[in-house]
Amino acid sequence: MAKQKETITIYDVAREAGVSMATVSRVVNGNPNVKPATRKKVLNVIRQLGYRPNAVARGLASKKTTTVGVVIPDISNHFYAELTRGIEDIAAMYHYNIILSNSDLKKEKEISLIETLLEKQVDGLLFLGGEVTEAHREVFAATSVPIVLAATRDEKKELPYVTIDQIQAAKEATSVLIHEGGRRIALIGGPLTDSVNGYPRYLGYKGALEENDLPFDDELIRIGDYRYRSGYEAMTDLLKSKPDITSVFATSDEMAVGALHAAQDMGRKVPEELSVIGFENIPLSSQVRPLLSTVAVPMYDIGAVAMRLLTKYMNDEPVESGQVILQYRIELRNSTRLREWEEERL
Amino acid sequence: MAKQKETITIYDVAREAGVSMATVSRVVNGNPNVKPATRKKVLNVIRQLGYRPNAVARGLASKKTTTVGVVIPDISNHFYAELTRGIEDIAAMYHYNIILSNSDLKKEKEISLIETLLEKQVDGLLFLGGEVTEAHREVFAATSVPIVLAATRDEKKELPYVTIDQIQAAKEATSVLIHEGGRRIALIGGPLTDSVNGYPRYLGYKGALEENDLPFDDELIRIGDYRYRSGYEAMTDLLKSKPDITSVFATSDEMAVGALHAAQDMGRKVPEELSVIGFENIPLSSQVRPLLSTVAVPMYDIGAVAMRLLTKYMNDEPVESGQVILQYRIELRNSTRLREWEEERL
DNA sequence: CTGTTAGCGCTTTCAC
DNA sequence: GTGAAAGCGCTAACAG
Repeated sequence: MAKQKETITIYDVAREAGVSMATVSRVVNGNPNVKPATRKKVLNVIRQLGYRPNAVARGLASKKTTTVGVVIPDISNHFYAELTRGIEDIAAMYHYNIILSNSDLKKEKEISLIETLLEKQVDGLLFLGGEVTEAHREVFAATSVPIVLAATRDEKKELPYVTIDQIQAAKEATSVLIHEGGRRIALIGGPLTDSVNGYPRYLGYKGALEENDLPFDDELIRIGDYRYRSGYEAMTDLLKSKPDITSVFATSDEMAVGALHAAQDMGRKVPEELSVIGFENIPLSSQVRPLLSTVAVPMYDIGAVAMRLLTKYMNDEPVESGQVILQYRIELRNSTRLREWEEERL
Repeated sequence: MAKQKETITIYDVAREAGVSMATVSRVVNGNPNVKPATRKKVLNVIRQLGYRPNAVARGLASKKTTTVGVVIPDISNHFYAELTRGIEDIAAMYHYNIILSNSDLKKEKEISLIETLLEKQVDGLLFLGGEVTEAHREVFAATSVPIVLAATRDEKKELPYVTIDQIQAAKEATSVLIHEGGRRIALIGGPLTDSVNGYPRYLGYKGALEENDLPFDDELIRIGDYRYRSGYEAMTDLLKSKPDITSVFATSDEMAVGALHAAQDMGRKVPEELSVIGFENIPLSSQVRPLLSTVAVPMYDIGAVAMRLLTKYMNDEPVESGQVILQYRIELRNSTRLREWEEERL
């Protein structure tokens, strides 16, 4: 079987098998309306000729490409990689392929990627982790291709999404710190302008303090970029200006581990003298000492559920609710002192 | 702009603008042979009608889809995620999209994914991290679509690939351990049946011992699966049966960190009483204490270079060499005692 | 600089 | 159960 310069088409198979193109198309697509004998004959010719159906031609004729577009902030970020793995597994299960594009959370880029994906005639679109602005809304509204958001939400609830209750999760994480006795609880968060992750987690932190009648102190707050280094620096700074803090809620595991190391470098024992809790539950959190307590976000599931939801939309299947909130879990390990946690959810 | 039930085509634009389809096609594709006035007129109609070119139709007509297929072991593995990021960045730069599929290193699955990708008429194919068997060779030989391997190699050198010199890298890593005075050096490696990573790194380890006249001891070898837990367990076991080991070369950072923690849990001080060196240089290696010394593999670059190479093949550009070996770096941090390293490369 | 005309390879009625 | 024929939306000669 040499490099086939001359592509062999459905027509070649039809001729060779002495049937019509329609029949070949039927057997290729598993249509039952074909006499077994005919099917067998055609199948033989297909194998013999090494015929490979052209999905592009099929896509043009059927207006279905069995591929979905995925717009992701950054695939090298474990959180999103895990989400993507969930998406791809379910996609494969339903025989879809995914086209992946990184946006780096740049709005212009997100929009243009979506446009490109739409040009490629994807059957559906998954938009991960980004904020939905008016510009996004416009593009989404102008197409009939189904869209599902994952790890982000649509405040107006016009678009379907799959995510967790971030405010509540952050509130619980903070409560853990309070319930074990912490009274000076610092926050190492993301930018408050980040409406997807930064702001809601901040709100949760603040909410927990209020609920427990603890004073909210602006000076106990530091803003990082979710990366290790920023957590380390924030903690170093915090410990210098506010040496009396008892606990830290870092809104990403990387920042939490950075904070943990900074504390250790400054001679603080974790969790004896200082507690640290993170957010995400990436592998790192259980690959450091002490093991990091954190909010376990079901990353894989968010992706899987979002993709599953998308298949329903693509097949016009009924959908109970387009807004699905998955459960997170408070994973208590060794960077905090509390051993059990059973806050009832709202 | 409502959900466009009736898709608007190049023909509609042509009619509305009072020109031919060919002209519209020309302006859409930036063909210079169009009078500026005409171009402007067409562009206006395009905007006004909200026309979006159908890439599938274009693909069928032009026999180019500007998408490449990527077969990857596991996107949730940082090593491959980083590689993929390199691929996607370069792909975007050349206006290609990527279709991503996880194979979990299952050979059957790899082959079938490749078949699917070929059906989708990708312009090129990237095969990551897997072993190239005869079955692979057959599929590759049967198509005229260019293929580039990344983070793996083709022993027969029939296929182009981008990777590093694994044997040499493993040899150097081991040499670091020897040069700082280690004499009982253990290996926590991958399966020897893994011809892509496991075996070559084992060969490097062995080679370094030989070169330095150190005895090779089978009992100093443990096989893991590259994950943290297996490194931890291997080390625990090692320290029990061979308490006199001076150093460990773990062929993945996760295993190395696992080993490091196991050693610490058993009361060994790293690097004072025991040295550990890893392989890969994933973020984890610089987010643990002590910071892990490791072999820095240019993951992003492997992906980027492979994709760049692929664009050359896709455009029939001349290629100096299809086999490119990128440089790794020995990153000395705090889990080993040596402070400088300047082994000359072969 | 612009239009006409074939296809690209397949699906999909509609007949038979 | 099977075939004929009309597109799907676009590109690519080829004319002019």
